[in-house]
Order: sequence, then C-alpha cells, then structure tokens
Amino acid sequence: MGVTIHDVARAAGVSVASASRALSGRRKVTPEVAERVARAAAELGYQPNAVAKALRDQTTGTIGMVVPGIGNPFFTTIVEAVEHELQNSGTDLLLCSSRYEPQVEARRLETLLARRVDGLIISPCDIEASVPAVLDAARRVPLVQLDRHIEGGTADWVGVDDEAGVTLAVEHVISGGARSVVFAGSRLVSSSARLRLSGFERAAARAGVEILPPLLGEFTLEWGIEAGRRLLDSGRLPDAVVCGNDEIAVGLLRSLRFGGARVPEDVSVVGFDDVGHATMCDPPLSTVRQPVEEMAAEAVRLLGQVKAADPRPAQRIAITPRLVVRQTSRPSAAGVAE
Amino acid sequence: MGVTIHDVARAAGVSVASASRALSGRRKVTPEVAERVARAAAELGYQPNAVAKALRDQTTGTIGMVVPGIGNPFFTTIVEAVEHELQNSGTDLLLCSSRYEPQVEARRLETLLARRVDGLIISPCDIEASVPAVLDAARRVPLVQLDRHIEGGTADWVGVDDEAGVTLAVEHVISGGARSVVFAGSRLVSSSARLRLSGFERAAARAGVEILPPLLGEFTLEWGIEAGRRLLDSGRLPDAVVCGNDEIAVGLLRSLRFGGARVPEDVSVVGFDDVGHATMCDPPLSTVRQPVEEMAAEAVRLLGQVKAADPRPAQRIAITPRLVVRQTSRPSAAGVAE
DNA sequence: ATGAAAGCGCTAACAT
DNA sequence: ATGTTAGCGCTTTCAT
Repeated sequence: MGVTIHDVARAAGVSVASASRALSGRRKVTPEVAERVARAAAELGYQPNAVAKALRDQTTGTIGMVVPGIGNPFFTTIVEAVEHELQNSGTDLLLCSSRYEPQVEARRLETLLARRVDGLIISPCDIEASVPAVLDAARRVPLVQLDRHIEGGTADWVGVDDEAGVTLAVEHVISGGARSVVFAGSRLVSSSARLRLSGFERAAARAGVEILPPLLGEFTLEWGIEAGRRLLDSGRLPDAVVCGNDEIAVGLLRSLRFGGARVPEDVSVVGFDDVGHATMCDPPLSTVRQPVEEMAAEAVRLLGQVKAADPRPAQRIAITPRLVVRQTSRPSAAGVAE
Repeated sequence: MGVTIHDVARAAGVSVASASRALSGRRKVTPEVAERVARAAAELGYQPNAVAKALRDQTTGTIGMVVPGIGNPFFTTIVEAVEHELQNSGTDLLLCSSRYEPQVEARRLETLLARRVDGLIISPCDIEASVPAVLDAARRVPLVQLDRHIEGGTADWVGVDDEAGVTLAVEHVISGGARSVVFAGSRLVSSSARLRLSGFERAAARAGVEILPPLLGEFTLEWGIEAGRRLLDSGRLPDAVVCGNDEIAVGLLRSLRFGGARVPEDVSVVGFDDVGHATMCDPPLSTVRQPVEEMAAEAVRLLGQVKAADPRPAQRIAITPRLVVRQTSRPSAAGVAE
C-alpha cells in the first residue's frame, strides 16, 4: 500500500511532472521516458489515488443515485440500466437506498454531496417530505429525478407518463367488456401513486363505467395478496382491476385465483412496469411497459446537459409507455387484434 | 458551491485551525468561538469536503461491496443487511454489481481500490475466474468474502454451511418418505453451487436413496421453470427435489403444478435462502434459511478485525443454517413434530 | 520535452 | 485556547 507517483518518478529517474504526463498520456513525453515510467509503475504496482486526483481536479468522476428501495424489481432494473448507461463514460455510480424514508434519503443525499459527486439521479421516496432535500441538492449539483418526482419547486425529471399509461390500461379492459373497475395501488405518498390513481379515475369516469373505491397500500406483492382478499371478501368482484405496479398485480392474481375467481374470465387484471416476474407469472401478466433503458439513457443525457448550462428552465421528459397485452385481461370485445 | 473552511474561518474572524476544531468538536474552543463558527458555517451553507478530508486522513470512511447481481433477492437482502449494519458507524457503502462477469468484477474492484475504500466485502461471482482479482484486492485492503468464496488462496470468509444446509433438506424429505431425489441447481461456477450439489449427493448417498442426474442451470426463476418442465418431460418424477435456491424452487413449483403434479403429495420441493417470495408463493415453500442479518453483522465485525492485525490466519466462519418446513414438503413419516 | 512549484480543502503537529 | 504551517497525492501552469 502507498506507492505514489513520487515513487514511480524516482524509480524512473524523472520528475513527478513527467511521470504524471507519461501516465496520463495527455501530454508529450519522449518514448524513452514513457517506457521507463510505465515499467517503474508496473514494477512498483502503482495505482493512482483517485481521492487525490479528485481533490486536485475538483471532480470525482462519480454520480450518486438514490432510490427508495432495491427490493423492488423496478428499481433494481432501472439501477442496472443507469449503471449500464454509465459504463463507458468512466463514471462510477454510488448507489444508495432511502428505504422509503425521507430522513434516510436526506442523510444519503448529504453524504453524497459531501463526497462531491458530479451529479445526482434520484427517485424521491415522498412527493412532499422529499422536497427540501431534493431542492437543496439540486442547488449544489446537477440533479435529475428519475421515475418519481417531487411536487413544487423546479428540478429536472424524466419518467413515464403515468396518466397516459393507466389510461391505456383502463381503455383496454373496457374494450374487453368491463363495466365495473377498481384500482389497487399504493398510498399516495409518491408521484407515481398519485398520478396512476388520478389517471385511472379520469379514464374510468370518461368511459362512464362503475368505479369501486380504490385499494391503497404498498407497492408490494404482500399488499397485492391482501388487496385480492379484500376484493373477495367484499362479496362483489369488479370486471377488472388495474394495479399500481406488477408486484401488486401478481399478488392480487394469486389470491384471486386462490379464492376461486377465474382470470381473465371473471375478472381482468392489468399491472404496471413490466419488469421482474410479469412475463413469468401464471398466467402471464398484461401490463403497461416502462421503457427503462430509454429512461435511463435520457436521465444520463440530461444530467450531462444540466452540467453545461446552469440556470435554464427545468425539463420534464415524460415518455409515453405502451400496453403489453398478455393473458390476464380479456381481449377486446371489438375484436381488434393487438 | 465551493465554500471552504477558510471562508468560514474568515467570516467568524478566527483561524482555519479554530474553525476546524470548532466544527469537529474534537478539541477545546471557547464557547464564544464555537458559537461564531457555527453561525458562520450555517450562514454560508458550509459543507465539509469529504474528498479533502479523505486525502488528509488517509481514510475515506467507505467500504466497497461487490455482489454478482442485484436482481437476485438473496443479494439485495444481504446488501440491505450490510448497509443496515454499517448505518451507525459513519461508514458509507459503495455498492457494485459484477453482473456475474469476472471481468466486470475485476474492473469494479480496481476502481473501488483506486477510490481508496477502507475495506471490501465481496461475493465472488466465479469460484475460479475471480481468484486473481480477489487475492490482489485482499493484499491491498481488508477484505472479507460473504456468501460465495473463491477456491485456493487465503481470504477471510463468512457464510452459511452449504453442505450442512442441504443435508438438512435431504434428510427432511427422506424422513417424509422420499425414496428417489434430484437436485436442481446452478452450473458449478460458484462455491455455493458446488457445495450445495456435493452436500446433496453425499447426504443422499449416505441415506441410500436413488439419485437422479442433477439439473444444473442458473440461480433464476426461469431456470426453475425450465427444470420443472424437464422433470415432467422425463416421464418420471422423483419423490423429492432439492433446489439450489428459492428462485429455482418457486419456478419449479410452478411448472410442476402446471403440469399436473401435486406438491407435496406427488413430489416434495425444498428451496434454499428463505428470502423474497418464499413465504408468499403457493403453497408456501419449505426451505433452508440463511441467517442474513447474522452473516452481515459477522462480515462487518470481521472486516474491522482484519484492519487491526494484518498478517494473521484467514478466518472462515460457516454459520449453520436451519430448515424451515412449510407446505411444499411432506411431513416426517416418523411423525416427529417440526 | 522536462522540471520546480503551487495549490485543491482539510487536520494535526508545533508554536505561541 | 488559538494561530501558523506542513503535507496528504495529484495535475498543471510557468519557467527553462
């Protein structure tokens, strides 16, 4: 441990400046010097100190990412997509989980900022409680919100058009013959939760179908199972249930079938996200697909842009998702091939 | 951006040394100075630069963690446990995924080392190909392997006793009446994969039951589904299948039942890990429980120790797991209550 | 093309 | 108790 560029320079018989130039290759050196430095570095097992470089350069080559939780397949997918996107830019990702707690989130942002990340990608866990920390962070460093976003203030965002997505789902089940619908989602602490519910209500109202009271819990399989039970216990099943995400849909599916309901004959079920086990559950889930790769690419691109020009209008990039019809929803009564 | 401790000192009318002392609180200062410095820092929005501190202190307050993939619920669970364990130690976790590729893993280790992490926790993706990178890293910084480990060389490790775990599973299904058994696991690229298979074979041989050829693929739900199909197609179902992890078990369960086999009446299925959806699949999965919290705590503890005394014998801490009997395996024929 | 030296922001001697 | 200063490892002027 601890061989520095000074050691390399000495061993090569040159100045540290030459050693630095030779090592970085960003400036001209005699081939002879380059050779000697390279060999000395190899022999000594020299490894550049990124901390010192960061202090000197005033840039760390890292970007921080904070998501509500890595237990949710949607977030692990999007993290992997961002990581992949950054892969060849020489930028490392510092990943943090807020565990769905605004306080933890604020702390995480704080230490990321202290470590001088060059940028931040965040999916704020709470649409209200996350506001101060996110705005504060956005003031200090380029920041883009991905998927979830806060309300009020201005900070860049890229995500999916949640309302358009659920609208697709609602119209689909209705064209399949549904006359009564219900929404099973999460409590309204995040933008995703709110927009998906409001989009659902608007689309269903527009279509004039009966709307049962929404079932709001968590974005988890457990909650999906519980929501299914409640539907069963209520004694009256709607024709279709639109879910806040796939986890809920899969859980709901399970308890519905366990309770003897046939899907999609008795009731249609549609999810949201299309990640994880959606394709592999039984039967395969109809769902709204989030273009995760595209979202990640867009977020990274935007982050680069933010760096360039500072005070410029906040951008909000809403990508329109598409519906993937599989086997948990009844095909269109109109006979339109999907 | 860019208010330094010098700015704070100037604003408070004291020297940088006093400002530093006041801010850290690690040395005595007049209450009056403390007060002035605190106010100046607050007014200026001073935020300490962790990069500079790290360079000066020769310690970054970070530890790196690299796991094969964050898509696997077992790894996300163990990552969360480690993060939780570190929570109050002022140490941050730099999380990386190797995507199950030794090359990516080596690159990740390289940059973590360059960023001067204080320690490393790694679950090497490949029992052989990961050897050089892991050994090299272990030479430069305290390192402990968690869960998976490399073969040869000496590096600390904490994990579960894989062979004991599968032995528990095998003996359990046999006591439930199984006379023919099969193992559905992953190809033998990791220590976990190898030890679980060898443990299975040894335990089954000892019991004298019939052993069908193992089904080896990936540690994924997909592979579990495929393995189930192959079993069905083979025309002959064993009395029990012991799985390399829960993902495989859940997938297998699904295709077995889809194919008309009754679980556990026709065939018993046992998993390994007890994380994620094991409790929530249908029926709830009998499995071998990995004490994740305990493992994480032990790894962190060991890492602290490694720091202290350098050249000391490598430790291998194998925690004995326990079996959790749920509803995918037949109860003991001997009538022993579990 | 190469070397000497300044300086990134911080803390811990060392002096006062 | 407080101030002055060296130095962590690196890159980049600025001379030569």
